[in-house]
Amino acid sequence: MTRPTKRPLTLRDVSDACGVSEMTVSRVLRKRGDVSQGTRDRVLAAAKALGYVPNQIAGSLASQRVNLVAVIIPSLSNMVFPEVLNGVNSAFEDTPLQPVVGVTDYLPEKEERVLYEMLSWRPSGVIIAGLEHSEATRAMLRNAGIPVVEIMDVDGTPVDAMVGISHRRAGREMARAILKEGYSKIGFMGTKMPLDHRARKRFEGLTEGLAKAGIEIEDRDFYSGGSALAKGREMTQAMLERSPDLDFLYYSNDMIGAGGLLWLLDQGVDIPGQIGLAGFNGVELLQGLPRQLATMDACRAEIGRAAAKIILDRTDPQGDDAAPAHITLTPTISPGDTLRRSRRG
Amino acid sequence: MTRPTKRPLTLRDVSDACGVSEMTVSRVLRKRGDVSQGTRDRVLAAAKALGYVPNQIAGSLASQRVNLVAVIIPSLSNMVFPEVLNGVNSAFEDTPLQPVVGVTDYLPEKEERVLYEMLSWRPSGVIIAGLEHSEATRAMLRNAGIPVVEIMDVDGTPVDAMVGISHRRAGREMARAILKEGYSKIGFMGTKMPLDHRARKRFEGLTEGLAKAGIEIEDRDFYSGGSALAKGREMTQAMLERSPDLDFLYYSNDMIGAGGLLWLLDQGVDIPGQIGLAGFNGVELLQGLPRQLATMDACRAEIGRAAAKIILDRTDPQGDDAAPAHITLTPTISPGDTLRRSRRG
DNA sequence: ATGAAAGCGCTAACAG
DNA sequence: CTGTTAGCGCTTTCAT
Repeated sequence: MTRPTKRPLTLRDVSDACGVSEMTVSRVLRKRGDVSQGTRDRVLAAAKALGYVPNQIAGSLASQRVNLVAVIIPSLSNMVFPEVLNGVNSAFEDTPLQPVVGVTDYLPEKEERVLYEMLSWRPSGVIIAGLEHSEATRAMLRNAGIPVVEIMDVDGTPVDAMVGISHRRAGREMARAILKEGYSKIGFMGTKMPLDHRARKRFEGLTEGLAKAGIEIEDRDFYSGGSALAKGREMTQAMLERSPDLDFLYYSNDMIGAGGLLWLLDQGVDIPGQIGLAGFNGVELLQGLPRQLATMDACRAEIGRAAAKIILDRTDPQGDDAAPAHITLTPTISPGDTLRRSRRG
Repeated sequence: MTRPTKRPLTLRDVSDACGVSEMTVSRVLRKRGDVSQGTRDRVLAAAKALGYVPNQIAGSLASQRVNLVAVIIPSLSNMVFPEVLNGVNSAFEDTPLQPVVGVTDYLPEKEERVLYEMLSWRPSGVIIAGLEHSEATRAMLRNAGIPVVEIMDVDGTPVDAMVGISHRRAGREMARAILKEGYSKIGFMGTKMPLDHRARKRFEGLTEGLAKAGIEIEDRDFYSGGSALAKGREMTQAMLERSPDLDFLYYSNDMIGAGGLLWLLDQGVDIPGQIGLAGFNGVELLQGLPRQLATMDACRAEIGRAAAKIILDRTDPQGDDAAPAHITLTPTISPGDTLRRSRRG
């Protein structure tokens, strides 16, 4: 039975307990090298009986290899990033690699601190959200000597590898879709986050796309804090009171879009006839709303999986001579029920 | 400037670069012991110029101290656990301790594996969701020789410390509130998760509470997978077709409750007159719905903060002689607009 | 198939 | 205030 010890057990303890050298115990526990079945069994039995847990700190120092991969994201409150993490997790399942998550709160200085902390554990790779980083952060990434995958966005120049979608293009495509359906008085609502570069790029893409047709955003508003759903309601109401002639509302995320949708339905507004709506992200949540909000999938889990695969490929065999992978995923518009003024089903 | 090296830099490199012993460099970098201002400056300058990042693997092995705290939770897809993590993060802000997250997918064997992996990094403490664990897991927790805080639930016996709410009591109190408002034909909907012990305890508490008034659940249903909001709609419709005389629906989480609420409003059902509703969790989301769903706060961020504080208290000074903390938080019912048949505002 | 020796990069403990 | 010495617990490498 496992008798509690103040000092954590070492290989030595197991070695003593079963009369086999530390080296052999180590080999058994790591399933490396040839060990006779009998010895193996005795070692395993002793280790289990004692409740021995190997010390990876010592192991990693000795072997100069660490099975950790740093994953650095802006937030956990968003549902977007947990989904990316699920993608990463699923790709690392059944591999020796393990993700370790750091959160930056969209703050460049915090990103710097978090990266420094993680690099001090000498991980085997880094997966980090976004392409915009402080110069110090970029320097650390460059000099770390490990694979680095920047994710979510491809509008920019990565330090090494990159996997994501073009948010600027997403905005442009949404503009095209909106115009194609005959809407022309467009309002925009989003988060007030100067540091959310991806939301900014979608907005820029939208205005670009509209500009090509000689159209400008008629109204816009930005919020911060609070329940996104509630904010969507409030902002939609405020905007329509201010600009009653709007015929389309583009939201920078599905949550506020859903809030707007619910409010408009309450008001008895004809959607998508009188007003069309679209959000961004393809959150699962939307499937339970009375109308399906038009949206665009951000390929979140897929991005996580692809990033993890890149790290695996670069880590596992010898093939890290390949050019850094640059993977652009293509999000698709789901028109749902809120973006089809011209042709109804 | 940081010139990329294949081999990561060591203290030795910094020592060479500034003509100071490794030991002194180490002291400067850790801000430990007295070092003259001049030396300090030279060391810092050299370290920055080289882009040196300390190796915590070596540091932790030498000092026998690791600034990591293992946080083990069932899922990231739930919004409940990210909120707990935010609580943990906030309490560790400005301390040397750092959370490292592991996800179990509600699987006991995976919990065991994840815990083993994390213990092999010799963390300074463990925060783990739930009180139900395999015997092997409990043994590891007992023998780890570090503070262990089991969180979310207090209906059971912890290995060491514990912070949470009584889900059984939450269910009972909801029963009382429901009965007090005059409802009597009660239906229940929840997740089909034999391993979600907290949802199970809420259900048991509810049936207990109703039983005291001689009342039994009239109908119940369980789902798995899919969008919770959509499931809430479907299940509510199905249940009311099956049991049209129900006058109250209790949902095991707010998401399916919100789905049910939206469906009932679509149908023009009088809420809470004809049918009352309640969920569980107090998710921020609800604040944007057309009616406020009655719910009960699970104190998620607070639980995370309190757990982190316990680890800090036990780690920081000498005071780990105190009895293990057992903290029971008290969730409060928010009746919202869906649980007040008798007295309207 | 097993063991012995050396050392991973850092810090505790002690000298000066 | 600064330097020296000896490990931390494991794995690598080389013997046997």
